[in-house]
Amino acid sequence: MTDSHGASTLAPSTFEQQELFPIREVCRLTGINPVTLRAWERRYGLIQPTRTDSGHRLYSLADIEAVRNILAWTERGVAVSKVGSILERSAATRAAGEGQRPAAVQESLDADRGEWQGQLRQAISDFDSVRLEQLYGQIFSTYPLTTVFHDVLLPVWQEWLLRHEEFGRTSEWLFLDAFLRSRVLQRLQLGQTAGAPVVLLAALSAQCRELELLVAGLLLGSDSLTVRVLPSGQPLEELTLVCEKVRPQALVLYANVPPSGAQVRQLNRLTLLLDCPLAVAGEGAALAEDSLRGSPIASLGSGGRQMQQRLQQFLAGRLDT
DNA sequence: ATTCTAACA
DNA sequence: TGTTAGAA
Repeated sequence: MTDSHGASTLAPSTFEQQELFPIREVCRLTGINPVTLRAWERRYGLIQPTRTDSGHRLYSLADIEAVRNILAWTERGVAVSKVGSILERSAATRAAGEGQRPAAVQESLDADRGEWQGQLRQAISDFDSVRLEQLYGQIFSTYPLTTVFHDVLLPVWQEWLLRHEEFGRTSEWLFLDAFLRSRVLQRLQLGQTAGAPVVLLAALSAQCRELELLVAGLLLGSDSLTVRVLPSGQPLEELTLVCEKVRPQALVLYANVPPSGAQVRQLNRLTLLLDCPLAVAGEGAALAEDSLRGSPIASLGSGGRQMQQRLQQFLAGRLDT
């Protein structure tokens, strides 16, 4: 790699900084108790910071990102003891699925997205709905749908979700969440085409935030397909009744987190009662794919493109997983 | 001042 | 499972 000519006077953020932080800094940045952080390391080996000569922990930027990742899962109701294997597998699939892209290209993509995200943060902390609206439109005109949400909008949204407990942040988060929900809902309704086959989408986990479900519905849909999203909180037991009325081509359940064994058994019972095929989608579905193999439940995986593609295969003929 | 272990709730 | 107490 030739060095990108360094006009970097103030922003060395492009290159991986080997900067190391003491535990109190990590805790200040993540809002987690230092003792808890040490407990995670001791009991689950989730992070392994380097030590100084005197034995003090030194955390890298990657370690801090890992902590944020862990928090993202615990926030969704996943037990800390189970996060380790999840992180392992998601890292493995990421490494396998991500064909090597030129580092320079990837870097400039990251920088662009970071720029948009910075402007979004500014608009949010200003409660500037006009600006937010503007940015939303501009982002939509520069990126494809899946990129808009997975790489630009949702990371910012999730970031706020983690800082939810901080003093002034709740109002900001509500502002962003309400804005995005209304916008996605609007787009979802625009995508409803009369006469097109209908797919029902509902949340599998009660912990699932409404926005995630709506976005999944948006990414799942296409011009030849109408996705109807049931409100989060929809009881699984009553889905048979809803399907009898709506008569969808398929029922898709959005799994935010890997389904528990009890949930899988419940889903298997559900397939017997339904008159339409059943599939699961989302990050949790992707992580549980192995355990769903050989069951009547199809996994659509995660990520916009993959989910949409697999759903169409699923509806057309068979999806061998 | 910071870490570790072990007991506690 | 996260927090506290006491020794190093």
